[in-house]
Amino acid sequence: MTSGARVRRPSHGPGSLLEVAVGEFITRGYDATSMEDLSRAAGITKSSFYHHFAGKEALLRAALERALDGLFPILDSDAARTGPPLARLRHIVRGQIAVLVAELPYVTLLLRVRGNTETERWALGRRREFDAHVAALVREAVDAGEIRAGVEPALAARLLSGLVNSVVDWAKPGRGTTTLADDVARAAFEGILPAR
Amino acid sequence: MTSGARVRRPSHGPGSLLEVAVGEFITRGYDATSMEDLSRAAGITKSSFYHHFAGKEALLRAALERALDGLFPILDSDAARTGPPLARLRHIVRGQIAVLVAELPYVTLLLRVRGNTETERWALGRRREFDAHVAALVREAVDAGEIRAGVEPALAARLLSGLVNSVVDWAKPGRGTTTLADDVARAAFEGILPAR
DNA sequence: GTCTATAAATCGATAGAC
DNA sequence: GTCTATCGATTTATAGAC
Repeated sequence: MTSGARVRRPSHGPGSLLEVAVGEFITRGYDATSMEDLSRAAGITKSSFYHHFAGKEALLRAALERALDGLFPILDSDAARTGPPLARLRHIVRGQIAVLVAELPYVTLLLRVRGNTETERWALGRRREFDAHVAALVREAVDAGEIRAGVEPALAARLLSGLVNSVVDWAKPGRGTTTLADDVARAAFEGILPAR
Repeated sequence: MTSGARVRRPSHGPGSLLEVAVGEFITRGYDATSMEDLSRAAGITKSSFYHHFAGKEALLRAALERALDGLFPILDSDAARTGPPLARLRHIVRGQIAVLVAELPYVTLLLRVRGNTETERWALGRRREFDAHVAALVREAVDAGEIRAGVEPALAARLLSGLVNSVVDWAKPGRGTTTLADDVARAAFEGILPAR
């Protein structure tokens, strides 16, 4: 410690501040979190925080971009573009779980966005793109006869997204992701509570 | 119209105001909605709104109570307390979907609560009670050998809640509830996308 | 039961010194 | 890159007339 040392964390880059901010956004909710809250959590003043980010919405945008940049590449992989629709869906679901756990706070924030600001509407639009891609694939699988009769594609797609996304509500970062992805995929395709 | 008539809706009771408020809470988010927003949506002034409700949090509490008063009786019905665990679970899931659709805005609000205020923490606690009851029943079903081998009870319970609750994100009020309850229950127990 | 007016606190954001 | 100080708008809530 040199002279003039202060009670403060090692030193913040923009990435570190974003991490702190997203953590606060998740525990308090985006709207309920003030810039004062954020700067206190980061150990600097409000003004210093504004030196690194243009404002509250800029922080939200950066976080949402990170989540979307994790999710969309899943759709571009070979395993998601070639082969039988059902196998492609299984790969996408597993990929979603992996990204969801790896980028947990960012994806959590993305899934809570409601569309109040332009940034939020943009993120919502991107989410709908992703879901529409999955929904189209579900319809393909049903049309190809890979799915048992009586399954309504639109409903199945919504329930599938709901099931996968609900994992953010209890997932812990850095656990056995592969096992979790397997288990969730099995639950989606064979039932959460399959009878013997 | 008598003399002095104003451009205003028919006349509000507390129930009507709660309905308006919950609608605003859902579209804008609770924290992002101001008392000014609420009174404008109701067609009265802020002061008039305070005449009917002590404040913003009192509105939230009334809404959350309504949601919980719809959900908990599901657990008390005969069909939820007697018979094989798996059949009881099926009945509860169907009941959840029915209440969820019948009380859509109130349940939606309940599922978005994060625990910022005392009211929110109370509602979260009640939610956990409900989920714990379901989780215990899932474990019973697994222990009784009603479920195919390899299903982890704690995970299955979480995924089941996630699947059911995700319905609020796209459900429309006043549709064919029975059919929806059937479809969601089948997806939960036999798979969202069961292979042929 | 509704209104106008306003208090008291907090909000996001900026100016400018060091 | 951090700070103190502050602006202007907005927020929850109340006082008091009609």
